[in-house]
This record gives sequence, structure tokens and C-alpha cells, in this order.
Amino acid sequence: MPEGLEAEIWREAIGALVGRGITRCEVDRRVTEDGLVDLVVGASIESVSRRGKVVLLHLDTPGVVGLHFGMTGRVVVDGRSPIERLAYASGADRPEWDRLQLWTQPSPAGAMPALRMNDPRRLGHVSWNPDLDALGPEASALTAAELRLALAGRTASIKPLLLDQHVVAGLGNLCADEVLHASGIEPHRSADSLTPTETVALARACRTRLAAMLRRGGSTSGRLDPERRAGPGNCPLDGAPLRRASIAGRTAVWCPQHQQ
DNA sequence: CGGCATGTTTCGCC
DNA sequence: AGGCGAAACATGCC
Repeated sequence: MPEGLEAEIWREAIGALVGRGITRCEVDRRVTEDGLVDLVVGASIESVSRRGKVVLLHLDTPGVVGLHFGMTGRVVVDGRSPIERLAYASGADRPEWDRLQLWTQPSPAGAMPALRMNDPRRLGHVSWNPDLDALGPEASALTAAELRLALAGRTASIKPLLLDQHVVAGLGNLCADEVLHASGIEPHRSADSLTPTETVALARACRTRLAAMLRRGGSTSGRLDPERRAGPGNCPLDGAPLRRASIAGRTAVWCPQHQQ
């Protein structure tokens, strides 16, 4: 489930913890940086931010906790899940899948943790002072100039490049298909074949489509999503049968009619 | 049972 | 050297 949009939804929800002190922390050591527990207990959460798909808890200690969600991670804040509809998790939420639990003062009702990250597949991780320098520009605010620079000299297909967080940060598989669909670019196209007009359109699609999908609930709320679920259906823009193929190991869905 | 999954890192091969 | 694609990782679900 988690792409940059889900990270943004969770960032906002975790904002409810700003000003609280961390009284207790339990982690799954297999996905947590060594020593993190001792560093966070006793600290207060000063702010919560996001970079790409990473949610950042800024502490007064100081230091930063980075939450990365992999493919199946999700967040529960004060016992509430900010995203209810989980395509891959189908609502299951077993205690043995908890990878991080934070208790705070003030605390929510009962003895429940204020923040819990639950991740069955364990591809997510919890880091201390994550290095964010290598990340590309933010997809949700991507300018044409930033995209042009990010793609300069690259010859690979545009779809896998958009998924590379060093090139652009925040896009996942569903959103990458969505912005290519919206800007009329075929996913196999090599980056150096894009015209200036296409680059402008693609950057704009990142801003407008991601904003629209965020309002509608996240990365499963794109125009392609209903078709995607039911098998590659028809293009919501022109009705042509959608095509599905694996590109660089990930499923791509596109419209052969208007994506050239 | 086989195949697939909203992600990242690592490994060979150009 | 640097970029690319495939494989690996770990686990649940259809």
C-alpha cells in the first residue's frame, strides 16, 4: 500500500503526537537500527515531516526517527488506522507483525501505544537519522526543470526511472502508471526520447494527479485503479483496451491508444 | 499449488 | 565507471 501518498497521510496523522514525550518503545530488532530504543525513550516529538516515502519524527534530543513502510507496512495512531482500506492487508493486523510501538505521555485511553507500525512482510524499517541526501526531488511538487535535470543523460525506460527514489522521490508503482497515463507517455519510452513538451506534461501530471489522489484517499484512488483490479479493463479517457506488461520486474498498465 | 503483490537492495553484465 | 535489468528479500493472499 505505501507510496509517498500514504506516507503523507500517515505524516499528518502522526502529527497528533507532537508535544508528547516518549515513555516506552518496543521494536522488532530485525527491522530497526541498533540502539534506537535507548535514543528515543525520554525524548519528546517536536515535529513530524515526510521526504519521499519516509515519515520523519523529529525529537528534541535531538535526532530523527525514519519510518519506511516497505510494501505492506501501515500505521496506527492512538488506536486508529488513518487508512482503512488496505488492498494487500485485507484488514489483518496481528500483534506479531508489530515492528514499532511507541507509548507517550500524555497517552491515549487505555494502555495502547500512541504509535504502532505493523508490517507483515517486514520489508519496511525503522532508522535513526536516515540519510535523505540521495533522494530525488519530491514528486508531489515536481517542477519541469527538476524533472529535466533528474532525467538528464538517462537512457532507461521512463517507468522504472520514475520508481527510482534517487531520480524522483515518492512515486510507487501505481502512481507512476497514473502520471504516465495522465501525461500520455508510454512506459517503455526511454527517458532521453521525451520531448520538452512531454517533460513539462509529466511534471505537471505528478503535481496534479498526486494532489487529486491524496484528496481521494491515496495511491489506490487513481483513474487506472478500478481497471487494474478487474484485470486490464478499458482506458477511462478514451475507452481503448488497456495493456499490461512487466517492465523492469514491475507490472505496468497503460493505454496503447493515447500513451505513445 | 502457483503466481502475484502499493518496495528496496544487491549482483552480474554490458 | 556507471548504468541497467534481473534476482533476492519475506510473507500473505487469491
